[in-house]
Amino acid sequence: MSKLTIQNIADLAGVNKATVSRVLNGNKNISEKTRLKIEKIMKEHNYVPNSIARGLAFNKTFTVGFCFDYTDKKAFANPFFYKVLQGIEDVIYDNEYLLLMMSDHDKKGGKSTFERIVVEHRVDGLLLPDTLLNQANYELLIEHEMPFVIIGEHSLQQEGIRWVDVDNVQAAGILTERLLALGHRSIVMYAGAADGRRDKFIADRMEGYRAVMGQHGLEAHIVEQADSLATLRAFEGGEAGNNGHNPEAVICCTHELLFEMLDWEHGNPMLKEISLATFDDYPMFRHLKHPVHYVEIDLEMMGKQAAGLLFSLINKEANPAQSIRIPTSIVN
Amino acid sequence: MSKLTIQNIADLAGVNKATVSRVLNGNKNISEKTRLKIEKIMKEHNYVPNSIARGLAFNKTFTVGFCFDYTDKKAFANPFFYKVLQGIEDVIYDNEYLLLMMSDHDKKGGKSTFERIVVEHRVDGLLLPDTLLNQANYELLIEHEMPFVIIGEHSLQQEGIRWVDVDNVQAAGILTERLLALGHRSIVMYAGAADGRRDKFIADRMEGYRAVMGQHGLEAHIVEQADSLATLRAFEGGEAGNNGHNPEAVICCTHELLFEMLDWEHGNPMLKEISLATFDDYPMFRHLKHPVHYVEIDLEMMGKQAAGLLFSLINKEANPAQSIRIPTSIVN
DNA sequence: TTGAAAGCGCTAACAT
DNA sequence: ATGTTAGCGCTTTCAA
Repeated sequence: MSKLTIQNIADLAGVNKATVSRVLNGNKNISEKTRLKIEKIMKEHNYVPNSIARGLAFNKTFTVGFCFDYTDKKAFANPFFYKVLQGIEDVIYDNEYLLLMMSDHDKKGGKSTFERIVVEHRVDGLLLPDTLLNQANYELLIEHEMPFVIIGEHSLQQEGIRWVDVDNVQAAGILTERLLALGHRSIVMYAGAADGRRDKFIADRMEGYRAVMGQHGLEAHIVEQADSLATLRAFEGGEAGNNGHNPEAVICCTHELLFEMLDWEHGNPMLKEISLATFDDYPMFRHLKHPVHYVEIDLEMMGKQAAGLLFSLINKEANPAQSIRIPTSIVN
Repeated sequence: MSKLTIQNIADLAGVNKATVSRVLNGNKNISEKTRLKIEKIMKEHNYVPNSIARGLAFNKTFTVGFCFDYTDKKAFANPFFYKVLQGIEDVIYDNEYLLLMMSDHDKKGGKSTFERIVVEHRVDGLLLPDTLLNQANYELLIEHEMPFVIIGEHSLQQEGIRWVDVDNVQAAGILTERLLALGHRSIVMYAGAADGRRDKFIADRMEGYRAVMGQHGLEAHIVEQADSLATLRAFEGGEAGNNGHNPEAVICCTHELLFEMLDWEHGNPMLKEISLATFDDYPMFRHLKHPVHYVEIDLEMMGKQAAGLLFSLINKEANPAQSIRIPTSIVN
C-alpha cells in the first residue's frame, strides 16, 4: 500500500517530517548520516510522496497540457501527430512532468475543456496547435498567466507569442528544386481555395515555390480552385498565355488536395505523365497508385523544441528562445 | 486573476468558508437566500475552486489516464486511435474529469511513466491497451488498487479483469460471409506468424473465419508465413490437395499484412483477380491500387463503453458491467 | 543540523 | 442553517 505519508517516514526514522521533506527536495542542510538513514527507510517502504499535496504546497501541477484539434485530420490521423508527441513526451518525462491531453471539445452550456484546464490551472503550461489559438483562447491564456507554445506558426498578430514550426518556405523551395532537378519545367502548385484569410503555412509554401521558380527564370503557376487536371492546364494556359499543355509536375499543398486530385483522376492515363509532390511523409504513399515526392520533416525534433521552449517559460528562465523554425530535408 | 480562494469569497459574502464550500458541493443544508448571494458573488468574481486543493481534500485527482503503445502502429496512426479517444473523452468530460495520456516510455534507470502514474496516484483510473497489460503492470495496478479497463481483450488469465473489445469472431464471420456472397469459394486467411503466443484478436479472427467456412461446407486455409501470392497458393495446394490455383479471396488479419502483400505483388497482374479483405477501415483504402473489403467498427462506442465501465469501477458502483464485446458491421 | 508550527485551498465532522 | 475546527500531505519560515 502506498498509503505512507511523510509523517510515517519521519516516525520510522525518528525525525521530524521537515527533515524528511528536506531529503526529498535535496536540501543541503542535512547531515550525511540522517540523510542516508531516511533514504534507506524510504526505499525499504517504497515511499512515494503524494504529488497532489506536493502540488498544493508548491502551487504547481507538474503537468503540461497538449491540446489537439480533432477537426484537423492532417495533424492527427497521421505520423505528424504521434512523432511530435513522442518528442514532447521525451522532454516532459525528462523533467518529471506528465502530459495532460485534451481536445477543444465544446461542452453544451458549460466551459470547453480547454477553458476548464486554463481556468482551473490544471496544468503549468500548454502546447497547442495554431488552429486552436483564436482570440478568445489567447485572452484566456493571458488573463490566467498560463505559459504556452504554439505548434505551427500562429496567424494572430500579438507580440510575444512563442511558436515552433516547420520552415515551410524552405520546404517548398527544396521540393521545387527537386522537381526541377528531375527535368521538369512546367511545375504547378495546387494550393486550394482560401476561405477567408489564407493559412500561413500555405502562404509560406507558395512563397518558397515562387522564389525558386523565379531563381530559375521560370514562371510560377499557383492554382487555388480546381476539379480536374484539365482545370490545372486551363489555368496555366490562361495565365501564362502558353498553349495549354499539361503540367509536368504538380505540388499539392496538403495531403487532402493530393488525394482529391487522385480521386478526380482515377484511371486517367494522363496522370501517369505527371510528377506529384506534397509536404510531409505519409505511410501510405508507397501504396498509392501514383508515386509521390515529398519533403521530410523532423517532427520529433519539433516536439522536443516546443516542449523545451515551454519549460523555459514555465521556469521563467532569463532569456527563453524566440520562436523556432525547423528545417526540412528532401527524401531521395 | 484567478487567485481568489474560498476564504476570499466567504469574506466578500460575510459568511464562513464552510458555507461557501457547501454551495460548491450542492449541499442541501443551506438557505436559498445565502446560496443565491454566494453564487452571485462567485459569478461576479469569476471564482473557480482550486482543483488541486480539492483533490487533496477528496483524495482524488479527477483525472483518468489513457496509456497507449507507440509500438502498436495499428492502434495509433489510424482512425482506431482517435475515434476511440473521442468516445473516451465524451464520457470523461461529462463526468467533469480530465484525460492524462501517456506512452509506456521506459526511462533509463528511473521508473516508466506508467509506473510513476500508478505509484504516485496521479489518476483515479486507467484505460490501457491489452498490449500493455503484462504481468508486472498488472501487479502494480493491483498493489496500488488502481481501477483499470483494458481496451482490447486481455490475454492474461487473471480473473476480474474488465475489458472492452471488438467482437473479432463475429467480425471475421461477417467478412467471410461477404466474400462468400460475392461468389468466392477459395478464401484464404493470411494471419501472419505468431512469435510466441498467438495474439488473442488474431486467434478470434481465425476462429470466426473457420466457423463460417465450416458452415458452408468449405475448407479453411490459414496461412501464417508467406512472401508472395505463390506462397499462398502453394500452401493451399499442399494442404488441401487441390491443384494449386490462386485463391479467389484473401483475408489479411492486419493492415500490416495487407500492405505487405501489396508490396510483394506490386505490378503483379494476378492480384487483380483476387478480392482482398481486412479488418477496420482505413482512410487511404480508396486510394489503394486494389479495392479492399473491410468490416466497420463503432470505435467511438468502444471508447465510451470503456470509459463508462471505468467510471463505474472508480465510483465503486454496486454491479459494474462485465467485460464488453462490441459487434461490427460490414460496409457495402 | 534539526524541530516546531504555520500555511497551501478545500472538505467534513462537530457544534451551535 | 451556519460557524468552528481539524485535517488532507507536503513545504517552508523561524527557532533552537
